[in-house]
Amino acid sequence: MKYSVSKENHLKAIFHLQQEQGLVTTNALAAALRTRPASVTDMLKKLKEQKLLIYERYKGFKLNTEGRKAAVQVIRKHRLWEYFLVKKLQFGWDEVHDIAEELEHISSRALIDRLDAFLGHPETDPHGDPIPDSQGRLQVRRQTCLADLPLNKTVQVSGVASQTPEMMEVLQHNHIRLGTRLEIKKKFPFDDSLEIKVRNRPPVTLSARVAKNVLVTYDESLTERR
Amino acid sequence: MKYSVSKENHLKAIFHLQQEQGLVTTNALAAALRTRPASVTDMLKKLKEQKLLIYERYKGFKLNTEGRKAAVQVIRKHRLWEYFLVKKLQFGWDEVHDIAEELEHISSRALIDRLDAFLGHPETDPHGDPIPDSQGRLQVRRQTCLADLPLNKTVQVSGVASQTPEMMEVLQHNHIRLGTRLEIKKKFPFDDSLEIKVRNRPPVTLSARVAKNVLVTYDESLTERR
DNA sequence: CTTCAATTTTAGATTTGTCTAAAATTAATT
DNA sequence: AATTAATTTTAGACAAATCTAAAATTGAAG
Repeated sequence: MKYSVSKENHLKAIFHLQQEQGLVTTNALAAALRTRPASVTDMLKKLKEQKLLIYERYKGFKLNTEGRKAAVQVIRKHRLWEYFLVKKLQFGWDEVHDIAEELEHISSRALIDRLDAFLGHPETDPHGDPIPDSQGRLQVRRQTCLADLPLNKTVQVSGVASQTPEMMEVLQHNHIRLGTRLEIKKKFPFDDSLEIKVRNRPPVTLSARVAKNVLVTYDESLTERR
Repeated sequence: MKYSVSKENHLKAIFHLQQEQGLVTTNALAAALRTRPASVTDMLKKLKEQKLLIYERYKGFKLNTEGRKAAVQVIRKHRLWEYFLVKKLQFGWDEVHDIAEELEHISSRALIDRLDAFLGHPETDPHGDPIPDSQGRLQVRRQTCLADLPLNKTVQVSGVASQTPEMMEVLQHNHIRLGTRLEIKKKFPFDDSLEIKVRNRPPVTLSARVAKNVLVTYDESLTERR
């Protein structure tokens, strides 16, 4: 099944929103897509017609199985293209989002499967977000922000929530990149800042603001792999 | 300047048509784009408004400098993507057109320049058509069809005009591929068929129909390069 | 349990790209 | 040169995706 660019964007945004909240609201989706609530309502009607979501007037909405499948395919494409842009075309971590936003709507299934193979079936995109496999299975990983973590637990940086250039600057400066392993050595309740330790580096302090935006994974594979 | 997908398709098609004929006609463009003459007229008005072509009612039209620039950029993208698909993703020569047709509308300039570098600044696409450089310069090559060639002139296969699967089958079978060097050994006026010779192979006969569709280059670089 | 504010939906308009059917223009033929 | 045929353009309609402004619904607070 092929959907318009706008529909794919709606599906993707709904998918992301319903990860956090269960039901998604019209206003929230309008904000995420930088469009108007009225436009969202229009689109919801069409998506409901096409049986891609569960929606009751005034109540909120969420994707059904079909809609989730479609959304995950778009996300798969987005993340594979991001990986390609960074690993093959040498783009910076922070430059690729807008381009991938366009590439994710290229429809060919054969293209994306071959791209996946060409890239060596990567598991996560350059921001550390998991890439759904060709069956649409999306790996679930225990992901929290650095701020919510106990002391002395080794974790791996897997993403950055709000990627402003200013934010990226801080991370760059402290040698924190995707995949960096680190642990929290001390918490300062005064301002909720943290002292963290990266292997082979002196400890550094991060503000609560920064810690909230750094996402980390701490699943078992960490002790196993690499 | 950024143009809609439909506008880019019109510009590209006009460019190709005006290579052959000087002025392009409404019907010809409608046929090339598989749309209706009335729709073409509508679009021509918009493209004229935007100062991309020279157009007088009922008379015909062609691109001006600005329009040509825009068209060449689309062609550059199309051919670079085709090269990528064949050389990196292992697609067949004949499978890539439709996918490139979508990819050519991705807008990022940085993307296409990096892709070009990643591919090693290729000079021709997998069909043998020259790829415009980043300045939009399009290499002019003396290209004719096999049918119009004198005897005993060594030429290089550079493209296929009408790429039907049936046509490709004939070429495959006779070991004629892009870059293949060959010469005409004999012409049969009875049916305009040709006997040709590829190095290290027995001579084969091609019908006039096939010969008309095989494009070859015969510039000096042939004796020089490789 | 009303009333008011926020949210959501409807109604109606706009833009872009397309279409069909009819009219205008050009070209071709007798 | 006049009539017919082909080409091209206009006129008017439609679908998709958006918007604004107004109406409907919900839910929160007195």
